[in-house]
Amino acid sequence: MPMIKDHIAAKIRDALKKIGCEVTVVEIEEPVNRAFGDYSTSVALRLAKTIKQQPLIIAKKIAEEILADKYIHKAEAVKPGFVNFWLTKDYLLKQTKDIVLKKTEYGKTSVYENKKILIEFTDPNPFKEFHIGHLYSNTVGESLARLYQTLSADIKRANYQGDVGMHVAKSIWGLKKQMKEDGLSLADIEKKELNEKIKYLGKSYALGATLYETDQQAKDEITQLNKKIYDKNPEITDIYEKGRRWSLEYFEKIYDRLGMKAVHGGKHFDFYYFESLVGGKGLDLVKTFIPKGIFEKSQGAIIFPGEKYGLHTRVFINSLGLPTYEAKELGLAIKKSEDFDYDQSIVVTGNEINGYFKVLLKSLSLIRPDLAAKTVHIGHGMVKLPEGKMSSRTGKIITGLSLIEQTKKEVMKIIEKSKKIDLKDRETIAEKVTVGAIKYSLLKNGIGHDVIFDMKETLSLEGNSGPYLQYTYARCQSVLRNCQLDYNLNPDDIGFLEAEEVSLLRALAKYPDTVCLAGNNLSPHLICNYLYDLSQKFNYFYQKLPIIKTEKQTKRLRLLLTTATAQVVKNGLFLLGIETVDRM
RNA sequence: GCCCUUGUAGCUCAAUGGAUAGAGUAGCGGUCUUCGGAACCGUUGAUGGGGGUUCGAUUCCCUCCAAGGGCACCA
Repeated sequence: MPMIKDHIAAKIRDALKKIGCEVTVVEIEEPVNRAFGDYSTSVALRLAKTIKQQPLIIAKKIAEEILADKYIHKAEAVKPGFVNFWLTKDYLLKQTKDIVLKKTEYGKTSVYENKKILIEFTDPNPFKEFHIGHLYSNTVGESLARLYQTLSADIKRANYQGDVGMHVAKSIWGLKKQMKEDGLSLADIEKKELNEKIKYLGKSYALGATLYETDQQAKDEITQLNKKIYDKNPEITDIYEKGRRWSLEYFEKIYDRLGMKAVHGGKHFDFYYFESLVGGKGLDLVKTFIPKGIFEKSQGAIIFPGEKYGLHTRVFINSLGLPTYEAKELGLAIKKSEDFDYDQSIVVTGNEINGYFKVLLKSLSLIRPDLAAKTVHIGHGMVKLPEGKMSSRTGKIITGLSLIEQTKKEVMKIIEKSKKIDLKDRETIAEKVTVGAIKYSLLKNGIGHDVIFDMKETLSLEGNSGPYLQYTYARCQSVLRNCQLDYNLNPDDIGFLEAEEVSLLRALAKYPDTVCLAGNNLSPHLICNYLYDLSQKFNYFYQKLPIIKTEKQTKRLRLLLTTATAQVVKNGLFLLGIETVDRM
């Protein structure tokens, strides 16, 4: 069955053709108000001027045409020139049965078949904390990856990490100073728990970063240290390698908790890129394009004169001859294309570097126009605390792990009261609900805007939240636990449908369209909106109508609705990177 | 100063240029001898100001006001 919207759009094109109007795109809307049908279209209004006819007359002709379709049971032309139409009970039931048969496959389409897409996200830096900004990037990136996979794209995940650069110099400098003050050796720290090591690193970074700004001698030493790191000076090899390893191990543990699937050997991304490896490539690349006039020397540095293109100038190679983030990123772009012959390369980062990325893409378009054309940058909002922006320099941050632990505490409080859960299952359930609560609170808003991270809001497990959806699923499971579902439901046996049943049927049928829309617009929050709406409808239905204690045919239908709802909630939550639980 | 983004209910957010601007939360009032109350129902409450384009504007354009981010060797 073609997607119903496309199917009806084709019918409308036919109708328009008959009155001598050829159009390629017909927009089908989903009216919020139920009185305006399952779907509606305003093409008549849009075209009235061009074809010089009364909109209502065009609308009537369209309505006549689609009414003839077997999936439509009512179509009407109204007021200024809208056409509203309703799907048949037959279609809705067929679609719902389809959900139960296809299970996790329901919602999959071939929109991006044979498309290779590389998506870079998370990008935490070794030697620095993994804070809730990284958690956000990871959540968004993973969700987009899953969305595209559901649309049949060949997806590879990439993680780009800054293992060289000023922040590393600041950290190592701070680490050395800190160890000296505490009278600890590197071996002493190595003995600590991973979490403790990471905390120590975080403190070291804060120390280095603060003194870099306030102490000239520290600043000079850090700058020198930065050079040593690039040069792989043996003096610092040991401390560098250890610190880097601690961080990377720690990051993998977080990905695991967040529910990313391990791809190989405990690693969760297909490609890991390090600044230390792409830096040289970027450096060479920039140098070869100086003679061609793309980059220029200025005040001892190599810059890209962005003003020429209505942007701003940025330094690509600093006066010490080291590549800045900009040059490294150019090297990265080339490296990615060598590793994976992608059709599209998506880069997910914080939106504070939107301006910088424009400059970068401009420079890339002059060097490798083919790659620049295939690259999309998504700047997600910054995660802010109610008090303002986070800063790992001042230590005013919420780490990913502390957020998880704090949320989990709240979840546990509720679970401990529940008599439905065995003691041994508490831990796993709490973990899944916790991750669900956090991810959902990050994804339910549009990607571009900043997220004011209110702990109280995230910890709230009621209303429009991840746990609400997980609860809906568990509730369905509870009903279904001891009931056999009978698939042989004949539409003719279903007489009168209750309003609550109809609204559920309609909502269920809209899932595949929603997935496409969310994928095309890079908008996981559309999935959130949809799932919340579906769950509300189910819970209302549940409240009003008995499912099990009712006569045979009705029970069949209601069990089908319950099964289908559970399946769609599960499939949708998967797209958000959230797992379901049978009991909670 | 220049560039970008954002102003919707007390707060946090929705609304492919469509019809009566939706939710959550907070407040107030209800639902429970029923399949899971992390639930359900009702109620109070909003498009920053001013122009313009359009049959129709929260959405597009201009302007003013306000907030945030970026603007040369950090990422």
